[in-house]
Amino acid sequence: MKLSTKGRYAVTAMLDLALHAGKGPITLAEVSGRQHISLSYLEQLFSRLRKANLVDSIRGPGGGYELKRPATQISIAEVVLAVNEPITATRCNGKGDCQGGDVCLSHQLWSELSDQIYQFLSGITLDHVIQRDFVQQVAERQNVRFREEDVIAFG
Amino acid sequence: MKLSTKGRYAVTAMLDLALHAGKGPITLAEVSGRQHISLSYLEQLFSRLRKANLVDSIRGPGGGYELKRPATQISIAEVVLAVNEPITATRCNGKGDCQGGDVCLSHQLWSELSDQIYQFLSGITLDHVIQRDFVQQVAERQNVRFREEDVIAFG
DNA sequence: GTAAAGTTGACTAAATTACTCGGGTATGAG
DNA sequence: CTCATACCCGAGTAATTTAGTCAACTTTAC
Repeated sequence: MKLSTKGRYAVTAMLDLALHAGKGPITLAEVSGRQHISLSYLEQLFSRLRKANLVDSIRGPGGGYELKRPATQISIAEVVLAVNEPITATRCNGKGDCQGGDVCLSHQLWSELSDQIYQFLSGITLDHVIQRDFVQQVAERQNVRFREEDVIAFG
Repeated sequence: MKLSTKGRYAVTAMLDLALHAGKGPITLAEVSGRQHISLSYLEQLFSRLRKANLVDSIRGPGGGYELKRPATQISIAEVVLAVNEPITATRCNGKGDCQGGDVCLSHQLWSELSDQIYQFLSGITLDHVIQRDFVQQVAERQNVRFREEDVIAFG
């Protein structure tokens, strides 16, 4: 699972669509104006989002984009995956030059951890985010004891 | 929260230290050999990890690095944060050129989501990962209903 | 003293990100 | 019909990050 500003742009744009759903197609020009993302860059991102079946495009005047599925059925994980090339998990990827045991173990461990992150982001939908009670929902699901000391500046 | 190959390298290296804890300092040369990460790159990463108080360094012959705290008390989030510059959350970061409401809302939503991801990774320690029952633990914590369809190729 | 290790900083190649430009193509409004 | 509006697409590119090299230096065990 890769998380960078690119994924953030994509999620932000999808949230914009979700926030303005039901009012007909949204043009990228509108999204660009509202979210301060360059139009051409949005075009690239939406090309991926369309190929991933996350949005429908309507061409011509009055056209634009809209969510292909309800916001309740699009996860953050899907959006991030759509725009990011996956991280290649290992260097010795199936080449079998992984002697020594330790190496492959570390790779395996990372892979399992990566699975968990993916599962986590799969459980959060665009709707969860715009409803914003997702904070409580996720906290409940996790039974997380919130440790203040852990919360330092991060992006 | 930023997740990239850089974070993966750092976590992998820390897992290597955790796996070989209790046998005295580990040299970066060993880690480099086992995990196939260049020595010089490891030096850069460990410079950050040391400044973040995640590892202790022992100089001179017989020296190396070891975890500053037990693996049960170092979270994945800490390791990732130590080596990554945080994603700047907004473009209009406090500059107040965020008129229109929608803009700031999207930024706010992303910020809250980012919080959740951070919280999630704060709940997973190096020890969880090397014990590998973290998969079950996390699943229990989340009460996640595992949807097969969601699990497609990712990195 | 000397060799083993960490420490630091400057430098660089490759990859990714973020963006521009210049054309297309479909289509609804007039 | 036609034309403006919007998506579509590919080439190119500057900035940034990633990943790594290199060289000099410090500390310390032997």
